[in-house]
Amino acid sequence: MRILIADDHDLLRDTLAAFLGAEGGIELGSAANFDEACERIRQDRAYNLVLLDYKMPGMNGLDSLRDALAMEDAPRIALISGEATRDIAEKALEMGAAGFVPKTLPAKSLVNAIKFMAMGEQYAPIGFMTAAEEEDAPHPLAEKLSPREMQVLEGLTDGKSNKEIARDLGLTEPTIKLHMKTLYRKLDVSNRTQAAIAARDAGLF
Amino acid sequence: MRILIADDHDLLRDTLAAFLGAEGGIELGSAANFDEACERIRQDRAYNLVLLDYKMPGMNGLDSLRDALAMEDAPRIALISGEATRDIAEKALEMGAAGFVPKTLPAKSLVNAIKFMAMGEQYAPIGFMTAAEEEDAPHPLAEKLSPREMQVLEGLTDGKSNKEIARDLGLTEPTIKLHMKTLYRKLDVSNRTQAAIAARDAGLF
DNA sequence: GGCGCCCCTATCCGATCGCATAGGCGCGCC
DNA sequence: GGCGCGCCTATGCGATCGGATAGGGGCGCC
Repeated sequence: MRILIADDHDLLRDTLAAFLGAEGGIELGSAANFDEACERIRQDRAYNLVLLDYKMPGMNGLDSLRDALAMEDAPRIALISGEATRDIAEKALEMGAAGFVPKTLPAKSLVNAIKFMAMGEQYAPIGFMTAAEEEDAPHPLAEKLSPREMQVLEGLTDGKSNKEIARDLGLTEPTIKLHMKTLYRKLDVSNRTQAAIAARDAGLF
Repeated sequence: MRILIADDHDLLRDTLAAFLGAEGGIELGSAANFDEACERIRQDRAYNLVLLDYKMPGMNGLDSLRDALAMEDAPRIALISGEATRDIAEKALEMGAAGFVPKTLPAKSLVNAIKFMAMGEQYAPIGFMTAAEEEDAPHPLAEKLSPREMQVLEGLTDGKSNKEIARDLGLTEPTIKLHMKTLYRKLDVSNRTQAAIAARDAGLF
């Protein structure tokens, strides 16, 4: 079983070499940057699995992954990363990656995952993929809205009329209309229904 | 490595026995129903992994899984199923199962997954978990709405005006208004914004 | 002191909404 | 046949919305 690991951290390469070497029957190649990895792949097409660090010299995120996967006779390629998000992992898998491995994994699990992928399977850590669907984004919208606008938007998503919102907030109707206009501009929509949907999509309320 | 497989289909047990046996170093126990599986687990606590069929005699879905996991000195237990949904798989994993294996998997992948889990990892098929977030629920709302009403509702959730919806569907505005009124009644709401939110909450569009 | 931003109020107007009322056609069911 | 229901159209009207325009007060910042 031949595996290529491309990571600019010597420590990681050494650790993996030690663990995988102990398993026996595994031949490990290494590269310290993206270009070097590509070169090795081109020279030796017999790799069962290639591990690409998501952040290393020459590596341009998912674009580089796509490039690597597009090489002719491309081997199975997995991402390994210390900080990438669930979203990136999912995109990588959709793109055809053999898997996604966070560096937070215990060494033993990491080795198991690598062997699993080298056998032709697709791997991703369960907890990483299912948990934390959203809510990790700090609500890009919420930051742009003033407190009042948030209150008005909340009333809007409840399906209240301007008059009702005004009454609930102790304001007059024209004021609510003003906030509405501002909200439409900030949310880039043109009516209250679209605004309500946009708020919902952003995970608000 | 000792593995117990509990499934009432002899074929599956025989197939797995053949494949796993070919790997070497694997000792396979079997059970044809839930009670028998529990008994074997109690008699022999040395199993690295137990595979429970989601549907077999004595097996009461996730409740039985919970019971099995609650046994003292319980082994690692995974679900295997031919028809269970993503939702069930996720619940099983949250419950502490070692994994979830659909019977639709190729034999080789199935064997790999079993070995992976027996090594202490948690497994679930990637595609099965990420894809098909919803759409499996029969949409209690959708059943109550006529085709036309669904089309109108879709336009509504896009934030379109009655006039726009009418144009898109090749109808006149009064007709759209009529459908709106019917929609409000069926959705138990009183304006279009509430209707849009209700549709979103129901998982529509 | 200007400037920008948030917050509030007000008036006017055209477009739209929500609703009631009215009619017609087609289909399936008892 | 009568009945319900889905589907389409039409008219009218009050309420509401969306937008423009025009104020004023407060606050922080350069």
